[in-house]
Amino acid sequence: MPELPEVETVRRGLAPVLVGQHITRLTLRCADLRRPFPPRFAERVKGRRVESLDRRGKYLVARLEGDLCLVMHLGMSGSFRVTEAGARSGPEPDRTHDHVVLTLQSGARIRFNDPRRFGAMDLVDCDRLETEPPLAGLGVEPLGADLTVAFLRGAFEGRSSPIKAALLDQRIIAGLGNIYVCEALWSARISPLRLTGSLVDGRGRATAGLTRLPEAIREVLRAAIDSGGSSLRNHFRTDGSLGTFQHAFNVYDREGEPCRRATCGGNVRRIVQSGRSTFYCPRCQH
DNA sequence: AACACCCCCTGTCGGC
DNA sequence: TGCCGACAGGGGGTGT
Repeated sequence: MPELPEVETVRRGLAPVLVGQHITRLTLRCADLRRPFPPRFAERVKGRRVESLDRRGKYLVARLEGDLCLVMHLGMSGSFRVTEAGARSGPEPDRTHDHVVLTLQSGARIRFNDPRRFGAMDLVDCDRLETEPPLAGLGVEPLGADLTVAFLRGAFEGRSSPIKAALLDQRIIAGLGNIYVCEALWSARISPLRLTGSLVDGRGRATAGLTRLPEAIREVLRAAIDSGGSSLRNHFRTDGSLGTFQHAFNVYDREGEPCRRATCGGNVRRIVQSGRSTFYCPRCQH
């Protein structure tokens, strides 16, 4: 599910409720998620104040008092639901899949819901955040200053994986997933089958397609964040409402439908690459 | 290095 | 209606 825009939407929803608050209780309602919970998870978190809530790739990082970071991943089906202090209504409780419940000093409650349990929660010393799992080795932030044509040229030159696979590789760029890779490649008019090495010419210069790629990635991510992300099956905003970017897809989940590029006239095709669906327009993506 | 598979787990949807 | 397979936004592991 959640790629960078969805995780960023969640971060923006949680931050006003969470930051500055003391966590008065953490309740676990299942044995584990994708990985076991950290040892003594509840007691290590209890009583600490949340100093900030940041995002790194698809991870949320809550910096807790005492230089302890709570690192969270939504996996495929994870979501957070917030019930404000004293609220009479709010997102419906789900006894089956609300796996972690945080209670704050304000009285607000934050429930982590994850039917498939592909999500994860870890505790890491803040000073080792970038050098220890799960964040160690993550690539550049696509909305930061590091994602440039020169960076991609260096990352791609001499390699020969399809560009689709390279953009999904979190060690190169952190935060892109299946949807936004498809959308960004359409926007940059690059075929997902294109080999990375072929995006750099014989003299080591970026091709026209590669030159378009960083801005294409940024634009699709920014637009998706502005729409509150994409909602395919799951609610993911913290108030239970849906993102709307799925209505703006140009290729994703549009197999057989006309390409949205004016004057193209092609039709969106679905193929499978490394076991996952790729959607693209064979007529205008080269 | 980079494939092609597996797996984790649950829910939903389409076809028969 | 029910059953069954395919598939789903992620990540990690194997073996070739």
